[in-house]
Amino acid sequence: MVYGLVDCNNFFVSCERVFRPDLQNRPVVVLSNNDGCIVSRSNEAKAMGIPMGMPYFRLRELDSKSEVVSFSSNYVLYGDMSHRVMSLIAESVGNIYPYSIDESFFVLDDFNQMPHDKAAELAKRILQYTGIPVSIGIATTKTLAKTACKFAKKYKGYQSACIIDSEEKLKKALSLTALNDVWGIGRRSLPKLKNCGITTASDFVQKMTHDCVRKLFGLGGLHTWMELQGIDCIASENSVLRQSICTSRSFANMVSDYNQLESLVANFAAQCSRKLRKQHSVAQTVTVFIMSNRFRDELEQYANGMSMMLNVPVANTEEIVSASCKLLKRIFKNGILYKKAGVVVSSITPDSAIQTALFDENEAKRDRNDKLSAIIDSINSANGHDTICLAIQLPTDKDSKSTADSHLFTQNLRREHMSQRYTTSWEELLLVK
DNA sequence: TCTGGGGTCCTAGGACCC
DNA sequence: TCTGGGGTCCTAGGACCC
Repeated sequence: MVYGLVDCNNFFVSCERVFRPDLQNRPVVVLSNNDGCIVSRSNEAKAMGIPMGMPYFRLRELDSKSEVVSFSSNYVLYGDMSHRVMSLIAESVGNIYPYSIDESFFVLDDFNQMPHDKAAELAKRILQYTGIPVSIGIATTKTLAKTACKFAKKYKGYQSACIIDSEEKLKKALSLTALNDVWGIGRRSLPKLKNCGITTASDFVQKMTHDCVRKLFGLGGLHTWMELQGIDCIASENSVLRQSICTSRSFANMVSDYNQLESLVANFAAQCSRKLRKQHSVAQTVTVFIMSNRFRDELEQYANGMSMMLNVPVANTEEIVSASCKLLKRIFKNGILYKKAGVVVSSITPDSAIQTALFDENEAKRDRNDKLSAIIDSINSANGHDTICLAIQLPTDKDSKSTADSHLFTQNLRREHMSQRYTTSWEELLLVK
């Protein structure tokens, strides 16, 4: 068995550039929610020394002449572009395992199934059809496919595809790979390895023993160590069911009012229940967490979260919102300026196999709630997000001018550099003169 | 002034059981 | 006074990923 990986280059930035060809060869960055941090950078921005995760205000200090073009994150656009790329990969190789919004593994029987010219051709086709540049790596394990992919990205000569298919190539690749470029070795492990005099993937494999790796880095570290030697041990999970679903946001403006926080939490809960229904599953545990602004030392700090086990696993909006509000009531503390809140649903199972409780007094009510959520979903999918929602989700602030169309979920969010939703909204299509 | 959001898996330790 | 041994399950926190 052989693994391949298709990884989109600087994905969010590349999505923006498809519709703004004038931004080729210029430093471009895409920001996280709230225009908080930099989460995607063009090569030109990387070359300027702008690090991943840098707060946006630092960039503005550094780049006073605004040489860098910034975008707020446009997830609707990125999601649609991702779908296009994934479809093209699926067309040319059968078994694909999407790993994240911008990368997908695929499985081959052997190296002959996709020699270098064929892989390079796939990368070229994806670029031609979608405008997104990608890199492809192929090797005997997923970790090595990742490594190969880095080489494909780094060196033009590879024509966007690198294959590690021999002992010599493997040896060379490992000795040229720095530890921080190894998939599975993170920031915390680097100092420990450095102390042992280990700086490359090759050192890691050769100088450390099985037991030593197991002891220092646990099972995860051991898997990485083995995969680097060509021993396949990371499973190809294609489980569509998420094991936990989280909806959380930081607020552009801090919130202290209970009712305002309650409607925000209700919106996060409603979003979680929507995601649950979308993947046809139900959850039995609901968690709510709230926190103050950890970067503001002069303010009183408070962070708390609490979980609740429901009698029966559910996916309807009413029950998940109501549980979330109860939890919020228990952890809410007066006089705190809250910066972030969120709802997590977990203990997830498919909705086809609901274990009903022996003494479920609310069965009839639950049935009604399930039907109501289904109807709300169908109305909203035909008429737009949040045409109908629970009253508690609406802002309580009397001065607020917001309508159902722009309520609190997106209201307390900063998005000053948003591009158009070119591919999914008739009103925002690209205009060509 | 301004510091993201959404996941997974593993591990250690506590509670509890016989 | 002396206070076993073996197991499971749950949870919080850590580390990692994109």
